[in-house]
Amino acid sequence: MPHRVHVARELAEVFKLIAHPDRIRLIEELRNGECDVNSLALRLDLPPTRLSQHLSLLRAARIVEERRNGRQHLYRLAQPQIARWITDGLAFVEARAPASMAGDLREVRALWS
Amino acid sequence: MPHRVHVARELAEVFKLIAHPDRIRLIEELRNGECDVNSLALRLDLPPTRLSQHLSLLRAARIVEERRNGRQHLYRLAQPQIARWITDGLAFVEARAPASMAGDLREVRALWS
DNA sequence: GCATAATCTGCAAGTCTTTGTAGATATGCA
DNA sequence: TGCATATCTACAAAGACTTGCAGATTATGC
Repeated sequence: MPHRVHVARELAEVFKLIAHPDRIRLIEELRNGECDVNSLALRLDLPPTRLSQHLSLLRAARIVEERRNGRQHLYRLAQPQIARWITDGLAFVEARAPASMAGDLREVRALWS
Repeated sequence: MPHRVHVARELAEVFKLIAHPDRIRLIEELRNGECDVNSLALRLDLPPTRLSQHLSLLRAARIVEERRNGRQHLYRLAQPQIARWITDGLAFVEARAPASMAGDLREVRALWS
């Protein structure tokens, strides 16, 4: 029993780290490959500081990896399959979302794949 | 762009709902089929009130469904595939977990499949 | 009807998360 | 060196989540 509890705790940590709209978009954006903080901030339309804070969390959890090129910090997914796993979760959004979201879901599924 | 933001928000909600050790164990337990609150509380070693609160969240999000049989409330997964999707996330625990967890992970993977 | 069993809901305290602001660090270049 | 750029970290306020407890609800069987 303690095994299950321990593993469930770790797994919950991973879910918690992903459970933020900015971080989900961030991870899906990194699917397109390595990118620096400022470009990400522009693409996601978020304040760079906020993005940096998100990246710092994901970095600590080894969900993303960092490498420096001059004064830029380039980030990439440590395990690119995570992006796919996250979009697989859309199946469970469908069930609870109002029918009005079906169109958005189709569009986003196309973008994130 | 607003599509992505909207969908990311919904998806983050789903992640947030799952991001709790009790709720993860609960969902994996329901893989074994419909069960009432008290039995679940015993199997998971949690106070029934707490379990009921978790179930109430998952029910509102249509992750579980309820049916009554006398005074018992029987719960089941609305979409049983969610249990499998959750355990797929173990791949991303492995990367950040210390090597000492490898054994636990193997055991739990066997239990939850 | 009443006592009991199974579960739910509302509330309050403690804790954790998010986010902006301000200031710190590191790099490149004149 | 001195200044600009890119990013990071620290901190505090606001908000959200978790949990136990007390009391409400619903169903059963006498």
